[in-house]
Amino acid sequence: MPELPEVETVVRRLRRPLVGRTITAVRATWANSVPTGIPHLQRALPKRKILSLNRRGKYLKFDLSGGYYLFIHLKMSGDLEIEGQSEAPHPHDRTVFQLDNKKELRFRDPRKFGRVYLVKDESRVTGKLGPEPLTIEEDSFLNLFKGKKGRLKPLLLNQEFIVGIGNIYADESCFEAGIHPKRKVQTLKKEELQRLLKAIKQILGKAIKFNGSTFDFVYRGGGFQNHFKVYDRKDEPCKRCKTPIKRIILGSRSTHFCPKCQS
DNA sequence: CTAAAATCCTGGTGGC
DNA sequence: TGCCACCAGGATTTTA
Repeated sequence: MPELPEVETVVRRLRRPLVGRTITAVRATWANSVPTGIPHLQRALPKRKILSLNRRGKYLKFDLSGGYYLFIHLKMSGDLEIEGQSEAPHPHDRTVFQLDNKKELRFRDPRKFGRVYLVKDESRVTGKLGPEPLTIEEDSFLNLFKGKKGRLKPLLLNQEFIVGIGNIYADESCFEAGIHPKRKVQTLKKEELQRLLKAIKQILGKAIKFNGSTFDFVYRGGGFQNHFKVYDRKDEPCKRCKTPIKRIILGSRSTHFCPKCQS
């Protein structure tokens, strides 16, 4: 469930302790977690220095010495922890990066959806991704919708259209903009799209301030879940008008909205 | 072309 | 209390 704000929170937490460190060894226990191959990781990663750590969409991007990039996608249940090499390993540790300071970066992922990629050509991982919602200009955002069809929410979830927005923040953004998630995008007026971009930036920004949302048993984020206005609030009163929040399935995703405030 | 469904996964939940 | 079917969901792949 980690979306843009949660990944951003993880990146900010890890940047200081990781940048400048050198990877000394790699352990990995689940082959599907590493599409570019565990042996490749173990061969190519040792002695590489972490030059920088950033976020691209929902990916963590490690810039390494020697022209390599390490990408990690947390998907549903992934999390990253820095712990001492002597600390007991966790049963859900899938890939562990040993560091040159007696510590290690542990990629913990109960549901095994998360992925680790080691590449020299970063476009192999991020080549098809859409623009970043926090920095996109209004004109570019409006242009994204030219010639697009379908319902609004599935488009917002499409990472080739725009990155970083997942099920929670799509619902919250639609509510904040007062737009029904089922609206056909061709019918959206310029003024509505302007409102939508403002809503997206506001919601994502606020979620980052709260260090993201804490989800179920796995992901330890921040406190934004206490500020949800529609997500996971089926039948509860709308914070704006008291009308019960509705839950439908849209694009095979649970979708929450206020039938009165959103049209 | 679009859209929906299946796929990968496991801990939590609700029903009995 | 115990068992079990079912659900959640990001992104990709398959089917309609």
